[in-house]
Amino acid sequence: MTAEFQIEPRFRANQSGLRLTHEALPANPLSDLFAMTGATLRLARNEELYGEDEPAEYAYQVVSGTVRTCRFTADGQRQIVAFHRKGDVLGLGIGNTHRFAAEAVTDATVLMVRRSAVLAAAARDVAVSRALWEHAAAENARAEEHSLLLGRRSAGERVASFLLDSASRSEDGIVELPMSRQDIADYLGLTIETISRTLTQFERDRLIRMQSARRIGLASGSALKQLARGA
Amino acid sequence: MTAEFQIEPRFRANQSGLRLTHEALPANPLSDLFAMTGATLRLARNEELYGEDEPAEYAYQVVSGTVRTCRFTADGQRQIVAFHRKGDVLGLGIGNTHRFAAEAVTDATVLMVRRSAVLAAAARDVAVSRALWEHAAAENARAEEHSLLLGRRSAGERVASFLLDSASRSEDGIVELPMSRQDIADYLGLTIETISRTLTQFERDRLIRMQSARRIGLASGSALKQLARGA
DNA sequence: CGGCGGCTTGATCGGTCTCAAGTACGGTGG
DNA sequence: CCACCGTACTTGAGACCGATCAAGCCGCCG
Repeated sequence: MTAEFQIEPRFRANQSGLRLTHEALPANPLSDLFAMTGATLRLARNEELYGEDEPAEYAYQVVSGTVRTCRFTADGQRQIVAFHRKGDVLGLGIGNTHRFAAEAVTDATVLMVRRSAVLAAAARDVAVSRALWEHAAAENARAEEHSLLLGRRSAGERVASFLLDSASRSEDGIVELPMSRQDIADYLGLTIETISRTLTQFERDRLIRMQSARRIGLASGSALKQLARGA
Repeated sequence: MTAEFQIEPRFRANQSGLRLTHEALPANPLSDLFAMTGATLRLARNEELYGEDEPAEYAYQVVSGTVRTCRFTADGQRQIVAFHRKGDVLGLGIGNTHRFAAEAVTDATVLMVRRSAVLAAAARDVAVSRALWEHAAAENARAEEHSLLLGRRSAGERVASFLLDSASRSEDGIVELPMSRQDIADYLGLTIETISRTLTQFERDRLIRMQSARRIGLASGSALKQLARGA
């Protein structure tokens, strides 16, 4: 929640440059740009990466941890637009200001690159330009699916979808949730109590097994899928 | 924190240029491509332009009328993702199939161009490539605003936002709605009855004046804006 | 002028929110 | 290692908003 984040001391080129050895990020021109020219920035849990309507000088790629983009409404409610995980790029819209705030859900590490550098690279290199388009189109698809999820679907359907989406990133059937119930609620357009009750109900119905609040085993993926589809 | 989302996102990319006149479509490489190489296609009201999961061979630009993109859920509910009006381009996502169906809300005319031709032009010409990115980014902004609208906002807030968004396309304070109440309901994640009741309430509160069901005068734009923000 | 689709209005129901306690957990210091 | 604390999560009771079910009404086009 700090107002200003300090870029100066950490803002030196990441000259390790080549590949993070373990678990490489998918190779594409955009990721390459970050890997080669990005400066590393560390964020503490709940620290703000940038604020809403702030001039958009940099774009970011998540290296570790989870980042949320969100907006606050007049009446103080928070709505979460998206969660960004390893490899995800954020801050790359059109317009000169960020349309949402970005905050660290957990301690996180991101790479930062000047947006002008990205645009310059795109103007020079069609491959970068295409990667930029693909990134925007993928973001768009994600946003559209999210808006479909919020339009007239029950709490059960939303939570089931969320769990399945989270599960799609893990190998086994165990979902690690880096975010709080409040984060989930603000993402799904529900309240914290409803999230909690719905998960409890899922457990009663043997659809999931909660090893802890943030560690959930999917006992019946197919039943969840059915639920998510609005059966 | 001003009513940023009332600015029609696709107009942003156009702000450098002149004001849209009644006739002219915004001048940009993508529109040029449609204007020069597009074939004209006429659609009757409710006619399908393409279906969900259909191979995506063409992209389209609306010349006249209104087109909706939508999806049908397992339980038969329809959810409308977006309304597309004159100048809007649809069918240009990544992936080989259309992720939604597209149908004519009113009788409509569209231009169609092969997606492969668009991609080829983008690979050749950086200006086209950039236009493609800007289109995707603008669509993304629109989708994100839509998902924010659907997350935990009251019926009044949703309808007020919808009216203001519609009004942003007309000079005077008169909104012409090309779509039915059912269309609006499926777009806002509400029922047809709730739309109707909310509009009636707005009229009672002297926020709007319904000249007919599809022709609505905004009597107090500022009060509506306040409502839309979640006052 | 008659019929039909689209819109409005009314009564009731149900799901989710709200308010209010309780409980488990992770972290910290003794 | 344990006691403590604060935060996060769960659970309960009741209220409220929008959905549902059910008529009516309007306007449009034949």
